[in-house]
Amino acid sequence: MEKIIRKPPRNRRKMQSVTMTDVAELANVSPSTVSLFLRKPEAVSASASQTISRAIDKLNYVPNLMAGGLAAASSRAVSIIVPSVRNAFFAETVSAMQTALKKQRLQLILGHTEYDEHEEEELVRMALSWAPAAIVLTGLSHSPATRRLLANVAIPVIEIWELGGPQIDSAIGFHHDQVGIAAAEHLIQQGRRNLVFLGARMHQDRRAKQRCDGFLEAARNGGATARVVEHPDAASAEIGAMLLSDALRLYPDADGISCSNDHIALGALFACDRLKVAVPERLAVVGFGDLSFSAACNPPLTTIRPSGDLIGREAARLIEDHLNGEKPERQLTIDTRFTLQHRRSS
Amino acid sequence: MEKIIRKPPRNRRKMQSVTMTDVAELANVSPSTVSLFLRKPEAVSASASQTISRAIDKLNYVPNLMAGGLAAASSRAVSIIVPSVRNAFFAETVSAMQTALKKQRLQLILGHTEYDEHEEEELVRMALSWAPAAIVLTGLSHSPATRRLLANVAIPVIEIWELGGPQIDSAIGFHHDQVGIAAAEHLIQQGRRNLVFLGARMHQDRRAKQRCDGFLEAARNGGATARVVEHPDAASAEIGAMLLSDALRLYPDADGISCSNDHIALGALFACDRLKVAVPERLAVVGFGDLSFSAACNPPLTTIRPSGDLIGREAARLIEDHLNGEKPERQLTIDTRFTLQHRRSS
DNA sequence: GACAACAATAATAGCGCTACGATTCAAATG
DNA sequence: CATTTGAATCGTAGCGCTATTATTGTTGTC
Repeated sequence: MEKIIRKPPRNRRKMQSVTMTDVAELANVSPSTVSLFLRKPEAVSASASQTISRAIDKLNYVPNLMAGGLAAASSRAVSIIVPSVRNAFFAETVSAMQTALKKQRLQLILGHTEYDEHEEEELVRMALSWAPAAIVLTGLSHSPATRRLLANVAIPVIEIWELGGPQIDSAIGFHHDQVGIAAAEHLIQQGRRNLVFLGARMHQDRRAKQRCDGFLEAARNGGATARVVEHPDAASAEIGAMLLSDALRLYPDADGISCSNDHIALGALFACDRLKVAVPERLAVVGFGDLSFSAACNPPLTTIRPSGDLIGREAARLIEDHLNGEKPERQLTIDTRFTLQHRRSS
Repeated sequence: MEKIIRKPPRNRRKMQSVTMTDVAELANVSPSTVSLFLRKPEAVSASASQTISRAIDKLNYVPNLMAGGLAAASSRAVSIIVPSVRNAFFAETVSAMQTALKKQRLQLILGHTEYDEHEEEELVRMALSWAPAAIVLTGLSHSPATRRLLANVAIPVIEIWELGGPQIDSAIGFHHDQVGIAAAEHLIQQGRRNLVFLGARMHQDRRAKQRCDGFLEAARNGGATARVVEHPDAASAEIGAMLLSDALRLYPDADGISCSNDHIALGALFACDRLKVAVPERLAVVGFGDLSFSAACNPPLTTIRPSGDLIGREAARLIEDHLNGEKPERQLTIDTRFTLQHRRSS
């Protein structure tokens, strides 16, 4: 009952050597003013601004975003979860988003699922523990637990690179079945009637599957035959070459090939070269992605170009708008479309 | 003076609906125990563990990492700054790091500089404001301000993808000049004497420049002639094709080509195909990177394979060790080496 | 010249969590 | 049986910042 004896203060590890208080002292203002200056410079008088600014420079002050985020109940982080950054498509989107978000002083927290829904769920949980300003997921397919986690968050949830299914909140992307349809229609228009789709990892890559399905249906609707040759591993030129050989062996009358992406298409072109199959005379080849090499191939590859960077920019814009309080309707859907690049391979 | 009238409490926006205290209440323990359970489960009794675990599940509790980080004076974030994630090399490292760090429940905060030192400086500043557990930079070349920012931080600073210069703290990578040397020696060994290096963006990409310089020196030391043909833009197959045509026009006697990376080499191979230049008979081609298509080319590309994923894994291991208190000597240097993949293009 | 209106600044009370020391309680020891 | 030990748990005091209200000073108005 008489523990009035003040124990010596514990020594807690300090995180920072120089805090906002230090800046305030040097600038002869209150910490509040420094905080205000940092958040809304226009609300602070010119003279105060100058002294504070000088003090910050002199002390080399770096604000602690965790303290700030904790106090403000939201952070300057945006979480983005993609299947893999090794994939050029997602790398492009991540890169574009990063560039756009940089202007808002928002940081990207990256996670990759490797096409595993359970992994995604864990990543979403980790992401939420940062109280991010927004969370970006790839695709519309998520585990029930993931949906539950995201059902009632107050921040924008943006699903990218896929449209055409039930969305959690906003979605930015395009319809992959339409990509398949566009490829099929193009080949038919080029006079091809025996079409084959070369696919990789379609049991995991839902979007590749959608492109394939759209292709098959459109081909058949257009009066062409349509077959699929696939491989369980991830897309690569090597697998593309294998698939093309298989396709020509199984369907010697094939005259039009659509590939689940440009890596496959590149391998197919190499295989055609080796097998002395004339492209496009004997076989037309269409890819997807318009990757860096696609225009430089022999022959240059006809391909469908998605707008990976536009997806990233639009996502960033949505987040920015939300941050500025312009709360747009939820369940927003933005179709970024795609374009067919007609080159010599078809 | 008589402001003893307590004003009604302000209503601050709460960040979370369910906090650690809620979990503690439901589990009938103190918040401290919940915290302990989350950080060191083995220090909590089995029965308590179970009730807490159940309460967490029931409430769908997500810890607030910002509060945790603030209190613990360090966060579960690792900041990685690369020139670009669009670049397959860095994407590979980022991906490998992410996979390794995931096991430690560490999150990657990504930044890209687009080869701009000033941008890097800003990114480092932003990174530091997250009080990350470690910070990873690309290369050894940084602005003085960046060095100053990082000079006295208590966390590991890891520079990746380059060795051979003054390092801030630890460095993981390889010597790019040795890559150039290996390419030159290989071509000479194959009987080539008139060598050309095809380079892109070498005014910005220091490491490409180092490879080029190593190549030139080794070639000349080996009694070969060595020339450079370069382009200011970023590497791509298209530019590779242009550079090859230029090289053959300028140096018709060239019999060995080394490319600053496999994109360039791919374009070079395409150009050779179009120009009916026999590879390797008339012209040997060596790349750098061993990208996904390199083994599938016509002919398969001889290339030097850096270990991008090993760099990422080693960086993660360093960070992990530091987190576990095993403070290794600073200024650690890890040479991850590279390997020459001899294929048919040389 | 009294008062309102406004701009600029300051004081205060947390945000949710962790580190640290303190406390409790059971088992082990002399 | 008093004491020691150790494991398990708890209480407290911030971490560095922001949102909100409160306070000050400075104009403008009738």
